[in-house]
Amino acid sequence: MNIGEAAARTGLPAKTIRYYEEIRLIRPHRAANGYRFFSDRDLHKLSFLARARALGFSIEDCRMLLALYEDETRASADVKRVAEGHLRRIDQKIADLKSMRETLSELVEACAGDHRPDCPILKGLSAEPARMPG
Amino acid sequence: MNIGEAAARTGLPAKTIRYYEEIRLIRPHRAANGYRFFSDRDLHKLSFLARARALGFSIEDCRMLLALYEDETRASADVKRVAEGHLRRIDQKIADLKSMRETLSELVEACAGDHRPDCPILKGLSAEPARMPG
DNA sequence: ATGGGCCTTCCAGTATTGGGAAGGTCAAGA
DNA sequence: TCTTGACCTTCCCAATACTGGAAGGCCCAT
Repeated sequence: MNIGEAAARTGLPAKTIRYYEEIRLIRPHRAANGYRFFSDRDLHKLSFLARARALGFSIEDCRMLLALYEDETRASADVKRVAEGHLRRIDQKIADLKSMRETLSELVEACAGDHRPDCPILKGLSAEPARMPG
Repeated sequence: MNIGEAAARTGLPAKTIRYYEEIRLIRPHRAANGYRFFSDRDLHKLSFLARARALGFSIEDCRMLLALYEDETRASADVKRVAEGHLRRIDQKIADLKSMRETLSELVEACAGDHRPDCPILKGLSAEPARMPG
């Protein structure tokens, strides 16, 4: 199939599929007219990539996972290691965002949000960060 | 003070400070030799930027917040609106990450992580996403 | 004069696309 | 057969928010 159909079937934009070829995640064949030709196997790989990306894996993680996926002699431990590393990064990001959220929501709640210029949010951003006593 | 001292005092890399000048977030004066010269006011603005960035505000949000910071006649409602918008984006990101985390941790827990090739993680990435019954 | 540590500008790269221009190909209809 | 429109191609630029490095100027101390 051509790239348009591959895009429709995987949900990936054609642009993204071309990019994945450029960085050698996939290597579709070419028809005589120069059009990319995607086999069912290519389609499976694209779907795999779409799902891995949706779970937030980086392109390089995806490259590793795809290689493991295609290696019948892989050890599941190798896959698990990649996934656990990603899980830790996700947890770190969640923790960072929660910390930001907490600080920011305190400032937002303290702000009257009216016509007056006095604003705890701006005060909080311009002051030294509050430190826990002790 | 020169850029090195401004960097040391704000915790921002000199490169980042130059970038902030390039995109016109700050406009330090220049000494006769061409070196940037940072006033205390510039330093306050840099610290403000550092804190806003640490809370995850985008550069464009920072530009807006800085303008409000410098506008004595601002309405706190305008500041609050920017902050609330950011808070919503943070909540959305947290929700997305939690959703990823949940799916991924299920796969990781199901994976033996040994020398055998059988791997629920790869299966999960290659299969249609599970759908709730109903 | 020399050396080291500042400072300057400019160029290029990161990761992952998205947008769009300029042009080739194909299938269907008049 | 010609045209139209939907595909497809490559190439270049934009975005975010920096980060690295090269080449060279400035300043101070020895």
